[in-house]
Amino acid sequence: MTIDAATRGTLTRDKVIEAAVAFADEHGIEALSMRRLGHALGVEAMSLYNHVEDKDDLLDAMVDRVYREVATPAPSEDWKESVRATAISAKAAFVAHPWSVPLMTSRSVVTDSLLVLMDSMLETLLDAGFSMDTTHRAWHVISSHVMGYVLQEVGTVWGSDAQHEHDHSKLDALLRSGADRYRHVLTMVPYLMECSYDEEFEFGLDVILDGIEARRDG
Amino acid sequence: MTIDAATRGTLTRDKVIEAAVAFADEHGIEALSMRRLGHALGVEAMSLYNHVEDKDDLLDAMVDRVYREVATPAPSEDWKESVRATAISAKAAFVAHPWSVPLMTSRSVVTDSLLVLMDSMLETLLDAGFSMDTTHRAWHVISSHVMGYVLQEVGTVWGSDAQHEHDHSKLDALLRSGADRYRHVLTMVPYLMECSYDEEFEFGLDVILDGIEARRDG
DNA sequence: ACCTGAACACCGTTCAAGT
DNA sequence: ACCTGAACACCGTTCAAGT
Repeated sequence: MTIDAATRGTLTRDKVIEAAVAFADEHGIEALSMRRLGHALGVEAMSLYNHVEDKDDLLDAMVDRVYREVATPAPSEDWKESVRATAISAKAAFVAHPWSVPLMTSRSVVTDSLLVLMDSMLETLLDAGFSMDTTHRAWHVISSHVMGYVLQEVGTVWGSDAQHEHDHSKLDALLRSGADRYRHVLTMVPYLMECSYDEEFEFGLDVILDGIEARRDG
Repeated sequence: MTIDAATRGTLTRDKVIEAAVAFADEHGIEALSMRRLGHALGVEAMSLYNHVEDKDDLLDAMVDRVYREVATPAPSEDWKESVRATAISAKAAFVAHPWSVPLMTSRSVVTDSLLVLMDSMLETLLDAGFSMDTTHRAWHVISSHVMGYVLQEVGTVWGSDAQHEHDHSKLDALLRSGADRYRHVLTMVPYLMECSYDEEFEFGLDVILDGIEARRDG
């Protein structure tokens, strides 16, 4: 413990947030308590309050950290390629921290790094000559697509995560019990199980981007 | 208390779930504890365990209740109209219970009424002659759109909910503090604030449905 | 300035006891 | 069969006390 304290040096806000992200990645967000995070840092829970206001503040900072992982593209002639790359990068960041989207959705936080990200995409669209109205629509429909897809990838039994062993067998039982009412779901199960989320995500993204382009108005 | 007990009659699973949904609608999901729900029902918290397995079971049942509010359309010639109506009905149900989507997303539950809903949409698409592959893609892209839009409508500061008073002022301060970095967000604020989510939702939905139709393959 | 220990008001849940 | 009260192992957070 004292050894930890020696090697760890002084605690900082950044170290606390970094440790919280790592902890949630490893043990899941529901396991993250102030006491356990303190323990992981070799410190009493109450020390954390010197660096974060409260748990909400910590969670907000974690979300901010994830948004910051999204790569914003260098200025480019090709708006579609820029937006596409940003969306793909965002999906990757969110999937890498599966707790992030549920966290973003259960608390309406607008953080610095979200605004930076937003600003970049809005700039791309406005510079491409889209009206403010269309730019606004595009922002909503694209972020919906990203969030929605991440949720399906990380938050459903079909999602490839092997950790859903238990839910899987419950689903199997349910499917068999009501076989007739779920006839079409049953025939689709193979497709649902071996879904390539990246591929399907990009399919939908292209549909949306093409649709926006086609509706490019004044 | 005894009067309550008299008028209430015997507790049932349905009554517990119904009360939990009402409680979450009124006080928010984070306020819902077994003790408080018991109190609302005029009963000790421990009595609830006679009707639900544990809190997870209760939450799953609440999600199931929300899915059941989604209207599945009567069989129709027009697949696009059917899917469109289902998506719009789903969004309405989820927005009516703003806690539902965060709940769906933080726990990978497949319940009876989700399967019924899924089955209806898959049937519509398959009957319209879409391949299983396209049907599968369509399911994912449409459910993403619904979930993602609900999240933006109920879970962001821009969302019209007046309850975000405090977050609003925090956002204002943030926006002003970094004015130059968020230049494009700032110019778009009027659009973000007076967003008609229903309208925009249907815009995106139509883009997606048209895109699926255009990619109708074998 | 940072960390701690004890304390407070909460949780979900178990279990033996009541009717 | 259903409900209860006391108890257990947890929470987030406050506050006075230490260095």
